[in-house]
Amino acid sequence: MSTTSHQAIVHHSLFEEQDQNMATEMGFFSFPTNLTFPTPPLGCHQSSLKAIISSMAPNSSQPDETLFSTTPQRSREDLTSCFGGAQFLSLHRSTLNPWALGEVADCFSGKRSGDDHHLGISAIKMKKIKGRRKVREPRFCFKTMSDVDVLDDGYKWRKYGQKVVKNTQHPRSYYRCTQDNCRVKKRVERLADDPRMVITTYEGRHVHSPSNDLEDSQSPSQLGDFLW
DNA sequence: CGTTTTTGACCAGCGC
DNA sequence: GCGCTGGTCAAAAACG
Repeated sequence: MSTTSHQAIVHHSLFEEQDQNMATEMGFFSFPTNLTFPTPPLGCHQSSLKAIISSMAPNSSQPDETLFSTTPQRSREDLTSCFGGAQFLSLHRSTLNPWALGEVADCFSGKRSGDDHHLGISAIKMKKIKGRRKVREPRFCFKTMSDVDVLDDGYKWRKYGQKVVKNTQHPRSYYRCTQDNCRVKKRVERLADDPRMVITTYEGRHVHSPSNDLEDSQSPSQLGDFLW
């Protein structure tokens, strides 16, 4: 591959303090902040990324609210192994799917002050969002230190827009899954404070398996595990 | 020549 | 109502 350097993934979490116990009970999980990959063997990052996404993917029959939940077969141990034995921390997940404009950027921008830095979004903003904005497709995002903007997650994407967002010098790119009838989108942007960090946000659920790897298509029996 | 990317225009949501 | 902003559209350009 190229000279990409993938060093870390930080999972974005979306909880108000009072939501966390509930999230824990429901079996959601998150990654520790500042989690660093071990020295990656060839393709380690990309396969890990796929594992993360796949592990987060619920069975297609499950409701949106369980997007981040693990299945019994795909527990946090699976993810732990992806990260060379790193332990996962607290369970963070909003059940209300309140993502909306700008939260991701705010989450990662470091603009927030005070003691909620391990939460993905400020509680204040969450409260403003709740009950006001329409429910959107399930989303999750993560931050990766990478030279390349678009990470290989096993799916094919087509860029449909690019926008310079306020207070950032790097444009945000908008991608759609190229698969017919699949409405999954993702946004890719670089962190204003640290341009080495790429923020990738997925929205929606794939209705198909990853398409660009032979090994994926060669194991149709596992296909259901990859559905979003 | 088909597919993908670029990019300005347009639209909708939100705050004031 | 108005202006700002983010998200999407779509025509043109670029690419393979």
